[in-house]
Amino acid sequence: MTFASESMPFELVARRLKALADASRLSVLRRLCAGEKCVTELVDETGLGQANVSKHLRILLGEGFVLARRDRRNVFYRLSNGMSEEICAIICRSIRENAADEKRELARFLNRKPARKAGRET
Amino acid sequence: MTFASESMPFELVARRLKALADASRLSVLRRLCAGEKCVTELVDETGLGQANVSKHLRILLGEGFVLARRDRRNVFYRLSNGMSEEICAIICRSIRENAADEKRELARFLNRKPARKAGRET
DNA sequence: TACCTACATAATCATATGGTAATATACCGA
DNA sequence: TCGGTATATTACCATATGATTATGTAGGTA
Repeated sequence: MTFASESMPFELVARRLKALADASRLSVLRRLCAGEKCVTELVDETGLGQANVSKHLRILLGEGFVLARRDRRNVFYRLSNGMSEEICAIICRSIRENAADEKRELARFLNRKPARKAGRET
Repeated sequence: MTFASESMPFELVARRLKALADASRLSVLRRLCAGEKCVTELVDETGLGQANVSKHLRILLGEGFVLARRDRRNVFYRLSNGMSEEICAIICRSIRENAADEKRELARFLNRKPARKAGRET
């Protein structure tokens, strides 16, 4: 029942994943982990342009990663749930594991006797 | 420690997420849930072009979602771990929840007395 | 060797995406 | 109402991405 399925088109899942798959948006989400923030704060903290931040927030809002509320002149955004954090945690873990794997491979390579003819060296 | 962080650049996380954020690649991964498959099988089952499938597989391989092994003329691909399934499960759940929310909203809207002046209707 | 199968790669094209500058809009205080 | 602040939207551009066709290449077989 994981992945997309009959009643859950791949397009829909892909669209939601795409909304998360951008460095700028991850950066925004990261700041929101610290709690609710208005657009100007996010602009200052991320260093991204204001129009840019607004556009990213709209995408995140549209895909349900954040919620917004207006307070006087400001619009405050916050994480709608733990979804984005959960996913990023999985990704980060997998990246670390891969790095560990490669490190092990390298160590194994370096530890073995020098090949009789230097092997490949690309 | 979730999300990207000092030692885990957003670009890296985004890149891995992007590899997952495509309907065709999700479709391929879905077939691989049933077990190892060679390229031709994936082409037949997904209906995608052969060159297309090869390219998608390379991306998935590069980001660690699948592993490959050669057997005679065929190259068999398989899921490298549960990562993609885990992530998709989270996304699917969130989509279902959102749908449920919207259904509830609609019901609430339909159940209340008709507004005195028809409200807005965009 | 010649040929076939399975897969990968390159070249190309149309479209999608992200960034920015300019502009519009909403809200608010003087 | 005027002006300023906060945010959203538009128009535009450069680049990235996905699909396809054609071609390359490795492996197997007659």
